Amino acid sequence: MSQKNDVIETRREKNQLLTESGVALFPNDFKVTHTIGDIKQLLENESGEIEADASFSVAGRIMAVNRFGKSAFIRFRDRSGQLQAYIRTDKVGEDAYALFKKMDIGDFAGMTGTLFQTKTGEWSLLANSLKLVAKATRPLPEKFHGLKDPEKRYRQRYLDLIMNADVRELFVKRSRLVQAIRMFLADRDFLEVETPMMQPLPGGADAKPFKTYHNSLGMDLFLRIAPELYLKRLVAGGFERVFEINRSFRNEGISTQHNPEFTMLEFYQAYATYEDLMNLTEAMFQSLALNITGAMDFEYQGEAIRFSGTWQRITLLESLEKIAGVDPALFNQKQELINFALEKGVSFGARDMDTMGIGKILTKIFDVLVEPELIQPTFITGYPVEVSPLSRRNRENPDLTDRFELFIAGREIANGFSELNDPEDQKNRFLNQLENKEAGDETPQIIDEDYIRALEYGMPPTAGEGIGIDRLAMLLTDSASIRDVILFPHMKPVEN
RNA sequence: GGGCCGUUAGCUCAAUUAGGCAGAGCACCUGACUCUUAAUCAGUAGGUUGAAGGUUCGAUUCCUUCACGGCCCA
Repeated sequence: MSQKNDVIETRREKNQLLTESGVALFPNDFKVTHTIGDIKQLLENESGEIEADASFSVAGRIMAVNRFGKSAFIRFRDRSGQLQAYIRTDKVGEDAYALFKKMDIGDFAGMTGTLFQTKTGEWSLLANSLKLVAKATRPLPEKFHGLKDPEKRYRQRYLDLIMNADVRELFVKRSRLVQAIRMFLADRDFLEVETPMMQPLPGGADAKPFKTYHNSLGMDLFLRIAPELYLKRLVAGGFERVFEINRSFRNEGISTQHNPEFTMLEFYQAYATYEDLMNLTEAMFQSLALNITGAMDFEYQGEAIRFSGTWQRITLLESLEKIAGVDPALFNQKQELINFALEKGVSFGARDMDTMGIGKILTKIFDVLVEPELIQPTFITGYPVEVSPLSRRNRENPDLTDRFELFIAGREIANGFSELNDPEDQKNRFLNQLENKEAGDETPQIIDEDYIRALEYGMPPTAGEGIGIDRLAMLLTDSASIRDVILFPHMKPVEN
């Protein structure tokens, strides 16, 4: 396990010496009076009037040291920023300076001192006392090139955060994004709730679940693939506006767009329709972009993305005709559709061609030929019932549903619809789904009867939506990979 | 699952033309230095070249398998 390393070995020996001479390596009695941010703010507001003897106790991680025999400059950092300190033997005393000489880059130091300006005019802390606050036994990566190896950055994110300021900044943005979503919805009277992540029946989406087992209940449980069915139970229960921001889990491939656990926002609003939600989504995304990127228009991976203005809304069929070049005459000709798709390079599994209905074929063609083209925010509406088992039927065309998906930068970002609240129709759709389920599937071949029962008690007309928070965070932080916006993306363990 | 690329000192990278003693910068260690900020100067040390096998007198380099990762595709 522990790899032999001279630097680490040297530091262990040093730790031993420090301990023997009575220095605590990990004390917890240093009291901080100011953060570096406090000091910077003070300097900005009243640098001319700082009292020469005003005392500041600051702690942080030492990031760089320049030694000059009996004095040294160090740069150290806390959560709010970085500051320079000047350590002089004649200020801190021989003993403290001797201790300081034994300290390393990466250690946490606590210093009390006054503020002064160096010859170059940089405000710095002149330490009157210095104390070791926490010892680092391992060396930090190099100060100039930092840590670049992506594998190490993902596996040891703490190192990534220590060394790469932009990474730290990115995750602050992600946190602010989630906070902003909460405020946006809370302002509109939505109630934040938490529903089961371990479910006896994984529902609300079409995906492979993770399976687990509860010992004392003696039953299988599944990590949820979506919170949808529980949130709608709550709408039936009288919480007319609810939302949840939390993890869902899908036991599928990992890629730059997929992590096995990912964060979803789902929200439900009674007496609203999918059209209301498109409006709401536009407003939400515009305010989020403004909040996080500072503008409604921004760049993603070299492409200009415009959140400002009204977003395009077109139906699935229109998009197939205009963007994929499908002749509308083919829309109800299954075999000719398949032929067209094959010609265009869309591939189907051999069995798929038999089991897929026209709705599935149309959406498959859409996925391959249209989706990548939708760079600017675009709502696609009018999804077939066949691929929308939880959506309300369109009044004019009962083969279609009142549903939209939102695409930005060639990716699906959101999915929303007027909810199906007719328990009988819902039950039949579940039954149809069951018939088409793959044999050998590990998911139970059972219908969520309690959800049907909830609908039978009556659920007000409602619209609901799910938004992939990781993908939204990618967009707003210009990240190419989902792993760059997840603190601890899943990786295979390495054997030593 | 497939294709391409990568894995060398704590970190960032060289060294593979056509196989011939594995190197640098920073970090570490020793010494000098009380205004540096990629500090400077002098010196020392640091390696199972991802793993296993093969070819060869000799492999970081060529071949095979495997592990992990990155990008692209499904």
